Amino acid sequence: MLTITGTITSDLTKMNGRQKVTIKDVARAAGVSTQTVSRVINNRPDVSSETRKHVQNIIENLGYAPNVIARSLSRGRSNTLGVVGFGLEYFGSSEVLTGIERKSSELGFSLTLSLLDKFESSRVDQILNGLLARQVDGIIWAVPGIDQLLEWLSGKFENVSVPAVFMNKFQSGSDVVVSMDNRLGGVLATEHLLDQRYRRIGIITGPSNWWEAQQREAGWREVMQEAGFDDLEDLVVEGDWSAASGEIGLHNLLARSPYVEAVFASNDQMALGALQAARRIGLSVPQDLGLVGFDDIPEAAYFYPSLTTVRQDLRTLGALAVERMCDLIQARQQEEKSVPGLSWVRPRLVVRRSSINSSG
Amino acid sequence: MLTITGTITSDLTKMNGRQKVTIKDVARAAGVSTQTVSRVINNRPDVSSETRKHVQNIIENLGYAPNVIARSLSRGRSNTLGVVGFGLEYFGSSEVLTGIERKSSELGFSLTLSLLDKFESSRVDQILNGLLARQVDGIIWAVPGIDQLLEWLSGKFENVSVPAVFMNKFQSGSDVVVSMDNRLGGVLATEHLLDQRYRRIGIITGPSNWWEAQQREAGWREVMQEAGFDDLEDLVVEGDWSAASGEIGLHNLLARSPYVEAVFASNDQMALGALQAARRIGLSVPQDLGLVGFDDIPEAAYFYPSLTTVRQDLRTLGALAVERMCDLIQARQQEEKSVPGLSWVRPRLVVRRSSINSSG
DNA sequence: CTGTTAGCGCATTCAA
DNA sequence: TTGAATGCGCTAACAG
Repeated sequence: MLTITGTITSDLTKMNGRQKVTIKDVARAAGVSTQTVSRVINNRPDVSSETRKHVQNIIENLGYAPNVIARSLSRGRSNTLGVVGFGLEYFGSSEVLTGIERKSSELGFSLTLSLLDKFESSRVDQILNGLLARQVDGIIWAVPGIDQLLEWLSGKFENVSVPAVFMNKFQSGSDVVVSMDNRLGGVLATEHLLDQRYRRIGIITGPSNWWEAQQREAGWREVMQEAGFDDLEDLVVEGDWSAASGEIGLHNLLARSPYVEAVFASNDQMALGALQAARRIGLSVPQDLGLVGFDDIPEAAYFYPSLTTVRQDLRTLGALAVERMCDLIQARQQEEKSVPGLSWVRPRLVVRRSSINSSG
Repeated sequence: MLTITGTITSDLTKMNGRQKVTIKDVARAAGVSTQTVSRVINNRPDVSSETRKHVQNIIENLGYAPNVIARSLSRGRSNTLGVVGFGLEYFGSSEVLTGIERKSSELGFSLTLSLLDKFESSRVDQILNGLLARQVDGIIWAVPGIDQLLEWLSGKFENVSVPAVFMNKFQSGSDVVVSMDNRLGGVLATEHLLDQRYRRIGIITGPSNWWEAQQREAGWREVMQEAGFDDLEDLVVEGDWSAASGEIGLHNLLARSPYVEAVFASNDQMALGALQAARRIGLSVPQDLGLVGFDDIPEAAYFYPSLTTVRQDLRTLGALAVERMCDLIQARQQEEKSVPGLSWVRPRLVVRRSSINSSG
């Protein structure tokens, strides 16, 4: 063993620190073929345990690590997932990405991250082509479902030769989609407000071209109609997810429907803006106005009053996307295994003070 | 040309949709050597414009795209940067990552993202080895400067054969570090409060083992000492960045120093918690208590009252890290070009209502 | 200007 | 159980 160590040291010295140790170096040092080394690093059974141990020692001493690039080339599989994200400044996007990374790492996949900053068709092409050129094994589309984008989207993926998992959009064709059940969230929020004996419940929606906003609004509509409210149009105002728009939103809502008793804001930032507006006007929450948000950002519990909101477990959603992706990749290898087209994750209501109607 | 199109179609048909078009296919279809194709796709000058156009046509028609994996292998350069991130749920981390992605994409680098979820030495090894195995051209360490981590860190990077850029830690040895000037931020916040004629200014710091927290506190100390405050210890409480800890923090601070006139909270969430606590106690901000935060999260302008805070342009910081990385990579190729060891980005104060002392 | 030869580091045939 | 030959897709170095 000591002689081997000697050999190693000199080998290392030759490396000059620049070149990396390759399978050949290991083979030479171990006095076996590269093939045998390959078998050892891939944990193949057909190596004598003696040889295996010997090679493993050499590997350790030389500090050898397989070159994943080379392996990818010869195996035709990169073990890398492409992730297209958007707007990490939104709490939700970050959470999804965190969930994706955790699960990928757990499953042995690397992540190549691209961020879509503007909704330009050419930028989408650029990103997709870049990912494909890098031979990713699959693409997770973790971008909000914006109408404008969705129009092109199926077309964009027609030429994509690897499996794709989409997040948060309606499912069409043979798409594999993983979504938070935003509609259910809207239902939960609205039912809760009704339970609290708020009657005329308005909504500050997100941008109307966002699928997420549409779904949350749909949930609200469903419950309101069931509760016997016919003309809902004066109860709807549109925001842009920002606190500023929530502030304006509440003003507009009150201007149109002075007797609004509660508001479902489609995200927590808009709820915050609405809170601000209510305070300025002299309406106190929850006494004069009930308020429910969506997302449960960390600050929500510290708004004044603390905000009742719909919590989405976006990390789980991200993890689920990776799992579906694995299913797809395996399905493509073996010709079996069918993958569900649509998977939902259910949000849940977190009740705090902003919606507690003590007169109820 | 029509005949060529014919050839192409049949070629495509043979592909069965699974196999990708390679440089060989293009060469064959164009009737040239693979080398010539290689020259065209790499925009080398030594190709006749006639041949070039012809080949480009074939490429377009076949829908050929170079295999980046193969290119990386033969070039010995992957054009990929490894990014180690942490806690994307923090607004700051997401911003940094966004900045890194934008600049990388602009400069033609791909990003391989790894998230450090727990401070385990073995996990760091795992991430670093994974990145190296994938032949990244450099590693950007975008993890907060936590004492516990920093102890190992230099050791971890000893065996890393590619350049590294660190973010937000003190610089040591030959490290290349890119940092937000957190100390300056602390100075700006504290000076502003003094300007507003608040005297006894307390601080709710972040966790004491975070470099960022230490620096912000150092800035505060510096200004306070200059202003003639000697015994500062009763003016310091430690939080954990959460709003909850800010709430507790203010209580503790007031218990120890009842005459505190203003508070510098080391981030906006803790400022929010402090705001909440003040309200509960019956202290109104800014009349009874001045308050300044740090970060300028989007919600800060919508706190009640709106929050004066120190804005960090973290996207610029991320972009700067990528630029330094490029410098390093180039410096390694050509033996010239020295890279600055330490680059600072300066934060700036955003004045809102929480710190306006009308009695001042 | 263009083609030939060789090799990047590894894994998948096959033989032995 | 092990090794030799071959190829993954591309590029570098040379030759013509």
